This record gives sequence, structure tokens and C-alpha cells, in this order.
Amino acid sequence: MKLYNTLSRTVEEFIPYSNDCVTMYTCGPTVYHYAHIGNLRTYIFEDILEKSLKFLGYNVKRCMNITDVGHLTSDSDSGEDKMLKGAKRENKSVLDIAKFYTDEFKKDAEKLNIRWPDIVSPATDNIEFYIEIITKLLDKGYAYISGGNIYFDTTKLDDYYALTNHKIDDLVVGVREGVENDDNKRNQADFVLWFTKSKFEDQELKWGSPWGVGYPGWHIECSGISIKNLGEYLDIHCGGVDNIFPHHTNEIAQSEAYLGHKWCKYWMHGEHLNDQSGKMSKSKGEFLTVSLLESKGYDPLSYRFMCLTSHYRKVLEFSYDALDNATSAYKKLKSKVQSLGSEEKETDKFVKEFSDAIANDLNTSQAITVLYDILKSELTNAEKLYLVKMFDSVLSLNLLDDTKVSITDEEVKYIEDMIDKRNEAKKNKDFKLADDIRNELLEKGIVLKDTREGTIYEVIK
RNA sequence: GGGUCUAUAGCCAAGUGGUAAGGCGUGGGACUGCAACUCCCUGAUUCGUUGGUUCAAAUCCGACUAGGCCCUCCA
Repeated sequence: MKLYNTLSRTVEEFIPYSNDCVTMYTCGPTVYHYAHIGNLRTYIFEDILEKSLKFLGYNVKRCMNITDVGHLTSDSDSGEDKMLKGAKRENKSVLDIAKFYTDEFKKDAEKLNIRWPDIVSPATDNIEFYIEIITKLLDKGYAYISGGNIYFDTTKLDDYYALTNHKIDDLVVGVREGVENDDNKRNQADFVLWFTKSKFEDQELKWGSPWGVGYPGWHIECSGISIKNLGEYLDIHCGGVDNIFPHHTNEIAQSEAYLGHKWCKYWMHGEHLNDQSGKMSKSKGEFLTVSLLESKGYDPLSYRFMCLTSHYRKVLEFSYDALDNATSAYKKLKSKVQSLGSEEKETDKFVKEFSDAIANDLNTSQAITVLYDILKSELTNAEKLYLVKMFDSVLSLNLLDDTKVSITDEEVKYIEDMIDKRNEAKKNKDFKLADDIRNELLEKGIVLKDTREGTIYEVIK
């Protein structure tokens, strides 16, 4: 399998530390608000990665964090904890907010057929381990105390910028509006491991530590949760491209300083979903959630399909036109699969094509083309169904799920009577009555289809 | 200013040095009382521009142009 590694900026052959099990860590959501569909794009990519690895024969152990503390809106004194901000907005406690939005995130993931990772751990469950790491970093001289906080000293590393190719002197503070320098830092790039300074007097969640009551910085949680659950050698670490710097850069710094050896082999990043004006965010433009799409009549899996026809490392621009396009293609594809019947017959045709596609840095677009090739091929319906079912275990588009709504015998009789009446009307050239009947049924969600073999119907919801 | 990525038809998109897949849409046809559904047919002498390497370039190299993202909120 070939995967793009941000560390080398090339597509590499994937060779895990151990053949027994691939360890995979994915940065989870900060649960202060709903996830928008751009956030979810990254989780769709990670889901495809996990399922592709499994399809290709690897065992995978996957872990994800839930950020419920320490994620600040800014590093300066004006920075606020995002969770606290969310709690204030809704007049609830931080814990209530965390629980509510974790549940909502899980529901969105389910709707998009994103498998829930084997291990999901909230940041607040692992405080003792962060303290253990920070203690060791202090002992080893990688960290220092200043102004009541513990900072990581980035100058102690040879290659702090391994992931980004930044040059230390090129970093400009204040490029982004509202970012201020923290005077407690020795170096501009240093970052907080632990806060004790009562920067936020109303911070709800605090814990005792050797350095006083406080709470962890944002970056330490991912290192901690990953090492605790997946061990000292991590195969793949994923996240959105925006995490490359500073979040993942800092994770590498603190983890490798703590462990004393190389930590993660492959860093993979999903590109963003943009709207016409650029990057999608929760604060500008339409706040696009899965629920919003559903309320407009879209199947969440149409959005998953849209993501899969693109590539995870390419910016995808969202528009309703693009979603309509995907919806139409998805419905047609699904309907073709539905018409294959229910019998399956094993075959190894097309398996190589499909495997090659996903093994080529997750070329999902190509993988879907293989699906079209199968449907157009000379294989029997049973063989086609067998293959589509197998490949849908990776794509997870519910292509085989019966969409037909079950109805009672009475309803069946009613519909059949109406069809007879309509056919009678058609025979008498009473097209007004025929159309009225068709419209009446349509309003009840019953779509009539006139085929060569007669009139059939489909119940939609 | 520094870093990084991208550019293929109206839209999405494959393509990994050997002569431009696929999907959606459009247009035409079959079917229909008319539709819808379904089926068939339909598109790039050319891949942002421009030099170069090569027998051969969308693919490799240089320059330029346009755009996205990052440079301490973010998926």
C-alpha cells in the first residue's frame, strides 16, 4: 500500500512498525459546538483509510481523542478556552457541553457511516498521564516553568520544524489578527504544556499538579492519549491539514523528547472543504451541518459520495450544485445496484483493480470508477452483487441497503386498485383522471413507473 | 514576507514518460397520451501560460500566471 506522508512530502510504501497490528491515531473534535461537514470530511477520509487497511489485510487499532479541555481560542492572555466559551454561550456547564456535542458528533458519524474508533478517550480522562509526561520533560530539560505555566522549549530540538519546512525566523507573530505574544515564553515557538496561571479565573475544570492547580495545554492531550493507548511506536497519525502546524509539530516535539526515540512514522492530512469564499468555518457563512443537509432533503451519504469522488489531499469546494450532482450520481448508482437481485456468486474479477485503487494513496475516485466498470461488465448479476458488497465494506455507501419502505397488504391493494383505475382511464383516453391519480399517489410518496411490462410503483419516504 | 499545495470539457474527476478513463449535466434518439424512470448515441486535435529535456510530455525540469491553505482558534 502506498500512502502520502507529510513528513517526507512524498507517496511512500507503507511499512508498519509491526505486521501484527497497525496503530492509527486520529485527532478528534473539540466538542464545543456541532461539527460542520468540512470537519466531517476529514473523518470520512480517516474512516476510508482504516477500512482500506483492513481490506488489504492489516489489523488496525485506532484511537481518537475528544478535546474537552485546554483548547484555547488564542495563545495570548486574551485567549479563551473554547469549551468554556461554548458553555457560556449555552449557559450550561463545560461537562454538559462536552457530553452533548460528543453525542451529536457520534450521531453525525453514524449518519455518514464513519466507524467509531476502537478507543475514544476524552482529554479529561488522562490528566495524570500528562503530568507524568510533563514531569519527565522538565527532568530532561525540555521544559521550563515561567510565569506559573510550564512551557516546552523548542530550541532544545534539532529539527522542530520537520513537518512544515518553516524557518524559525520566518515565523511572524501577528500575521493573523488578534494574536499576541506571550511574554513568559523564552522563544517564540515555545508552547504551553500546563497552565497554572489563573489566566481564566472562571476555568471550570482544574486539577492538582506538582506545579499547582491548573489544566493541560492542548497539544499534550494527543501525545498522551496516543502513547497511553497505542504505545511508544505509532504507525499513522491523521488530522486536518490545519493541524500540521502548530498542533502536530508540537506533538512530535513533546512525544519524541519524552520517549527519546522516533515516534510516528506516517503523518497523513486531509485537505479542507472550502466554500466559494475559501475555508469553511463555524463563524462565517452558512453553518453547514449534517442535520441542515438532512432538513433540505439530502441523504448524508450523498455527501459521503461527494467526498469519495474527490481525493482527500485535494481541496474540495462545496456548493449545492456539486452536492446535487453527487446526489444524482449516488442515487443512480444505488438504484443500479438494487436491481441486481439478491443472489451472490463469488468471483475474483475486478478485485485487483479495486485494491490497486485504494492502495494507491486512497484513490477513492478510481475505486468508484471500478464499481461502474463492474456494473457495465459481462459478469452475472450475482457476481456483480458479490463484488459491490465486498467493495462497499470500504466505501460504506449502503449501496445494497434496501431503500424500499415496507407497506401493509391493505396499502398494496389500495395502490394496485389505483393503478388499475388509472390504466382504465388511460384506455378511455381520460388523461385528466389518469394524471390526477398519478399525482394523488405521488403526494403519498408513491411513484409510478410505466415500463414495457406494465406499471410498477416505488414507495419513497 | 516565508512555507506549502493546486491548475485536465459546463461541473466533479482518473491519469505516476507511449498518444486524454469514469461520473453528473447538456443535446439527440427509443419508450410514453404527456411526463418521470430506464436504455442507446453525444463531447478536450488537447491538459493555466511559456521555454527546455526526450524518438515520445497532461506526466520530468525551469520561469511565469492564477488560486487555496498554513505561519500559535480551526478538520
